[in-house]
Parts: sequence; C-alpha cells; structure tokens
Amino acid sequence: MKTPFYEMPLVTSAGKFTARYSELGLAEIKFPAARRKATGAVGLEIIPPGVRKWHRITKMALKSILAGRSPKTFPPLDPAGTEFQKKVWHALRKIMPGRTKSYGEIARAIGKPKAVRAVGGACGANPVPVLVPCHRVLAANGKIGGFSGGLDWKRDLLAREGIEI
DNA sequence: AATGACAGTCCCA
DNA sequence: TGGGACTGTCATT
Repeated sequence: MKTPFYEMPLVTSAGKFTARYSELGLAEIKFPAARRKATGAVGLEIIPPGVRKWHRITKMALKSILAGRSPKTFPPLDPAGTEFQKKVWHALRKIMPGRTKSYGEIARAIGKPKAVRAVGGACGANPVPVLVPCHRVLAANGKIGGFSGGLDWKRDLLAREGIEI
C-alpha cells in the first residue's frame, strides 16, 4: 500500500511553488518550474482539514521568508532522509534570516567536524528548501557554494534577506 | 563489493 | 596555487 500524499500550489511573488504533504507533515517543496508534470497524487480531490491547515501555515511561512522575515510558525515537517541528513537539516533551521554559516560550521554543529563534504551533500538533498534554509550555507572562504535549485535562486533568496555575495 | 563523483575544508609543499 | 585526506550518499560497474 502506498503512503498517501497531497500536492498543492503555493502562489507567491516569486512564482508558483509546489508543496507536497505526507500524513505527518510537509514533505517537499518544489521551486517554480516552467513546465509542471502530472503527479499521480493520491487524494487530490479530498484534502483533509489538517492538511489544509498545514498548507495555510506553509504559505505564510514561505511568504515571510521571501520577504526576508522569520516566520512566526512552521508546519510540521516530514522530509525523507537518513539520520545524518536530518541532523544537518535540523542544524540549518537554526540559521536566522540575514545570517549565514559555512558547511564546516554545520559539520561541527552536528558533531562530525570532518564530514564537511557530506554536509554539502545533505544540503543538496534537502527536500524542503527555503523553509529549511539551505541557501544560508556558504563556503568557508565566503564564496556562494552550490544550490540544488540553481545558484540564481540562492542569490535571490539571500538578497531578499539583505545578503550580497 | 568496489569505485567515482559531489553544494567543502584543512594542511603542507 | 596545487594535491591529498576525510565523510556520507548515490549511481555505476
């Protein structure tokens, strides 16, 4: 039996994102794409009240961050990943808007100071970009590093928080 | 089961 | 400035 999930659009000033929810919370956010494929989502016609509520919170949180502010509330998050990745994502959430950390600082924060490169991999695997602010992680030498959604998005998100590279 | 590639960083020459 | 070691995960062999 397949786990049910729900996909819903997030229309913002920066474009139409897509949120995907599991039965436990927000599982994934996709950046606006020129072309959107059909998804085969289960339950698209019947969205449970709980998911609608999560979605309202997600929308507010996303808009807050796009405006460079810290969201008052977050939806429950249910990103799929390994224990290591979840530790990294948890550490990322502590970076406030307008602040940045290096991959090395994240590695030290989770007690694996030598796993710097693996931290980069975990950032790239983050299923909930923007809300889990992987865009606030820069290389130790101040360079921008990479971004799974494209470096233009990373620069744009940072600029919205008042950070120029 | 082994190898290579990656959103990194430090060290040593 | 350049090469090697180090780490977790995934695709490829």
